[in-house]
Amino acid sequence: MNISEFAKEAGVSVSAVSRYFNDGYLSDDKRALIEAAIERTGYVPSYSARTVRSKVTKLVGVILPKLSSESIARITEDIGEVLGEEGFELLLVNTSNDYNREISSLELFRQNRVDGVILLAGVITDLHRSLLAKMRVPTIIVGQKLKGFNCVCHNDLGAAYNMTKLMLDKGAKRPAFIGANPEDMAAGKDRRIGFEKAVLDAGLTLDPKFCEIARFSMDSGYEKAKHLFSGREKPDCLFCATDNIAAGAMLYCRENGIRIPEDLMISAVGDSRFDKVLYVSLSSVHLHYKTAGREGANMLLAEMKKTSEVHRIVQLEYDIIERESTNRIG
Amino acid sequence: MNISEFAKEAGVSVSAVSRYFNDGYLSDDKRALIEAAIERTGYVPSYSARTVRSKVTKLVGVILPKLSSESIARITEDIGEVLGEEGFELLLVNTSNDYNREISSLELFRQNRVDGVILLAGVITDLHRSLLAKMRVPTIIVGQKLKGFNCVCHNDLGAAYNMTKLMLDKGAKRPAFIGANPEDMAAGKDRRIGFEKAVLDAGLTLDPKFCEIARFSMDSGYEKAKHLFSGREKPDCLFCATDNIAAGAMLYCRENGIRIPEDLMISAVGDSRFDKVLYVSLSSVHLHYKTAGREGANMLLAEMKKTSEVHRIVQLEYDIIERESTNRIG
DNA sequence: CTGAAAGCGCTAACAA
DNA sequence: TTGTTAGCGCTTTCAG
Repeated sequence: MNISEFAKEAGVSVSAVSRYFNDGYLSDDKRALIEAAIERTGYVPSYSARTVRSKVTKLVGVILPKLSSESIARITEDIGEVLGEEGFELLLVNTSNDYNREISSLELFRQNRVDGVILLAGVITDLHRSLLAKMRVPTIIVGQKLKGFNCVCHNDLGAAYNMTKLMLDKGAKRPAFIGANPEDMAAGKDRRIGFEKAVLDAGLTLDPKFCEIARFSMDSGYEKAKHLFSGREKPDCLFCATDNIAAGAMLYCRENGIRIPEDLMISAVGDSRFDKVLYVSLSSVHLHYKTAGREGANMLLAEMKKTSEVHRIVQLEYDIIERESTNRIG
Repeated sequence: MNISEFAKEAGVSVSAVSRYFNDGYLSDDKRALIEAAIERTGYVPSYSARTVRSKVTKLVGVILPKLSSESIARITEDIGEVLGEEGFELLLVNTSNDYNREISSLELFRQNRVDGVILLAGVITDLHRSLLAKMRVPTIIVGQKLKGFNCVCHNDLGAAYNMTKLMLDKGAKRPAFIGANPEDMAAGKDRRIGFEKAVLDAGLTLDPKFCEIARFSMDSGYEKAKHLFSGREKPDCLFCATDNIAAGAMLYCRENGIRIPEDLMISAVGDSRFDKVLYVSLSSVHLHYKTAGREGANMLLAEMKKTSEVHRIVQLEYDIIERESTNRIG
């Protein structure tokens, strides 16, 4: 059933029906007639026909690298909540960290199809940048800071710095690091810089043998820990870029009689749900993922309303959660 | 730029352009002209205008209760992958276990807007059932079995039965249970029935004091474990409906000097990533979530192609993963 | 294989 | 406040 059939059924004009669904002027009599007819027929207007004319899709595209990641799922959950309240639906693209899918989704969203885009990015390349600059719809980047764009990000550097410092303050002298892809400015590079700065500020030197780069998985953390402990000299504290990496490293430690925190203090970033049930509870930095999601969604909402061209970068702070894995007397 | 402006720019007719984007008959010359013009102008056809005529949205609605759940994220990830290969995008609705949002999304998807729906359901009520029966687009239910509809589900009963049996075979005599909402037929009811059947088959009796119902969270598992151990008689094995519940229960045990598996064997369902890094690695049943996602997506794809009215229920089997938490000599 | 033309269902401008 | 009508940008007959 289309709008004119329905209008006839209701005994009103098509414009009355259109107005009914679009907050236009309408007398109470007509309103009642229409409501009764909806009850009778179950009529629902067509979204696409509406979009053709009005250019409004009520859809927001969300591009993310991996759904089955606790942090990303949390962010996305809150994005959906905020946007849902304003009547927007989420068009989700999971790129599985596939560069090409990221680019092609950006292409897809660049023109029509959605009213706005939220990009949860890992690695941002020049191609990303040039596509982002050409977007026709408001776009928000969550999790990375990118000059000239609207971003909500975390203080990754500070988080890494202070988590590392906490271990060094407790007397650790041979700090080790298992990081993430350095092309990821936030989780990769900034967390590494934070670690390094803390080490240098403590008057220690960076040992390149004590620095590893892992993928975002437990298995990879395990492998890198194995490599870290293969040399003659052993580290006495370890900072990992993510909880998953740390969990993998801890697994290696358990299997190889390395005691935590006695032989090795260990800490990470993420404050995952499982941190406190690990065989030694894991000290970790809590980043405000849910807030990031809400903030990003609200920023997008604001952008979609006005046509302000002022770009903002919002950086969220963090909380250090101390648990057993760093509990050594200095 | 719209199709007629573009057609002029390319030097071809409007229909030629339409055919280019829809695998219609087209000579190589025209094809080349169009491709060159796309290169020049960056023209992309409008999805909504296409949809108005063709009734095809290339969108699939996915309704789920909670994104930040490892199992649901895994299922959704694979749904997206399979559907993405066929050019479908995912319209995601996270209901946060809110009954009303579930109903209203079903309403939303019932008519237009999407070409198909996948429902990852927890609790299915009569209202769900009646709405599902009225769906105008193909709909697949994942995670629950519902007669008369297309479903992909797990053998929750068998999983619970055999996981429990494994503990009883090792000599446990006082089995306890922390389950989920019994209105959830799969994770709640079937897992409970499986547990109970295993207990009875072993010649033991069910002690109602040893049966608790938790929410899907660690905290809730912790609380229920506390309650379980508050009585005079203590259980010697515990089966939990989910890994999260079990992790919470383990936390309680650690804090209260209950040794696992010596004093209490414990096991669950889900095979979460964190199971093997818990302070005692957790025996759990692996359900094939990724396969469920793929299977559900393929089923939907099939339904969207033909108009077959044959409903199928696919039940996936499981793997029992033994770890330390049940490693007691019988 | 091609192009003209008639809609798809709706919104918005306009006249009443 | 209301109804009429001209499109929105595309697909799909239909006649060539």
